[in-house]
Amino acid sequence: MKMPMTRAADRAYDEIRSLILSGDAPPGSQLTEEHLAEICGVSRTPVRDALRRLEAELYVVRSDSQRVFVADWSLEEVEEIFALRGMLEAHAAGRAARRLTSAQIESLRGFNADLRDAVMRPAPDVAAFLEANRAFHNLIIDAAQSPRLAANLATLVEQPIVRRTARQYGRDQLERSMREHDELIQAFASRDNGWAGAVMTAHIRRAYHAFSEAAPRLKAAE
Amino acid sequence: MKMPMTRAADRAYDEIRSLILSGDAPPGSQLTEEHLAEICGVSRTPVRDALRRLEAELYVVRSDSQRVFVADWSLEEVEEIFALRGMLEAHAAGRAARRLTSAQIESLRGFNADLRDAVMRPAPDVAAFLEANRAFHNLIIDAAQSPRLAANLATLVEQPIVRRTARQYGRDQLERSMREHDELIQAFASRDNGWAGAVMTAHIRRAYHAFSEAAPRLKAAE
DNA sequence: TGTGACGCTATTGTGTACAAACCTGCCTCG
DNA sequence: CGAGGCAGGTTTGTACACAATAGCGTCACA
Repeated sequence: MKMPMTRAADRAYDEIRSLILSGDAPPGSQLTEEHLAEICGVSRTPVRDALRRLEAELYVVRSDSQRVFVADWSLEEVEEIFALRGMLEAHAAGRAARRLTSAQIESLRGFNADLRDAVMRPAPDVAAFLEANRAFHNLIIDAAQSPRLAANLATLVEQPIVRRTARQYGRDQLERSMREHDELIQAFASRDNGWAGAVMTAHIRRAYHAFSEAAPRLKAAE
Repeated sequence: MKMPMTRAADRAYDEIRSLILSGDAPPGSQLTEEHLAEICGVSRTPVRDALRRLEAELYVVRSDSQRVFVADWSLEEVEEIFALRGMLEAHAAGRAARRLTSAQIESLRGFNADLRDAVMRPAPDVAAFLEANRAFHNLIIDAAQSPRLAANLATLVEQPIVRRTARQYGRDQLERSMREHDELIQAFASRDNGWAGAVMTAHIRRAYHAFSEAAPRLKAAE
């Protein structure tokens, strides 16, 4: 039995990405190839590779001349991201409604059960909620069977600031997400692509408003 | 006066990209780093860089293990690309309607004049048409002032197969494009973002149908 | 004291060497 | 005659050395 032996470039990608998502590398901070190479225990070459990918996904930006910084998104940009996500993910939901197998729909039910577990405990487990939510949305994107759509959405789904903000959500918001997922599953089960798309549009839009209410509280807490 | 001195990686990117767009590197053919390095007159390092970018934009795909091939798109994928472009570019047009300066609207008129020149000559100049069309659409995307939207559209706008198919278009199709651009300009001038978005949706959708009629003729000609 | 030039340092860009992985064709053995 | 495996060549992955460039502080001079 041999370990899958990931490439150094992939390990560097995962490592740097989680530095950004966790907030250890705060927005606006500079990332130098050498420093990252040291952290990841590899040479600069695979780090360069990883940074190119992270740049394409807009996790990092390059200054006018080639220095790399962690992306720092304004609230306006987050609004735009939600608008794009709404369009693309509604499209994905419509396609998925025509393509999901019944086994996949069963999986969606499973993810939503996990989500319920995370929400219903005395103190909601936000990390578990986010994980189940991620699995739910990714399965839909996958079922849409459009590599290009998936590539575009990949740059939109994981937003550090939204992730951090989610810890501020009240139980009511989390429960609403859960109910909206239930309705999506109904739309999928009846193969109604128009319904699925509309519910997804509303779901993302509502998520945006939850975010924009919570974000100022987060700012204030800093 | 010193030349801007582009980086080798950028030159390699442009070179490889035009190999793909021109058809010199046909869909499905393998691209090896060493061969490309030779063609571009640089070492493998900047070629790797360029290939990463082209991969992110889906001009090339990587096989299960890391060999690079020119992407070969099915007609279904092209349909999906037009669907995504329609959504995103309509969104861009809506944003642009609220942001275009009058100088920019004047530029759009200029591009459409170029387009008219290209169409109205005895034998329509398709290359000039495509160039003016590209400039027109890019200005709108730029005016939308959304880097993320621009990044997503960048992977959708230049499609080798569509480019080749355009040579099959009749004068009527080219004239319709021109008239639709005129209507877009009207919508922009009146700052009506709903109108602009709707016209753009129709424009892209009509372009898809022009493509899907011409594509079989292209296939037959091979 | 303000400003511009200079040089130092930090950082990225490129070339090259070598290692690892992979594909291919052939050869052996059942 | 087919399957498996074992070279050998091809291609990509990684490290490292050195070159080029941008940012920054300092110092001289007006």
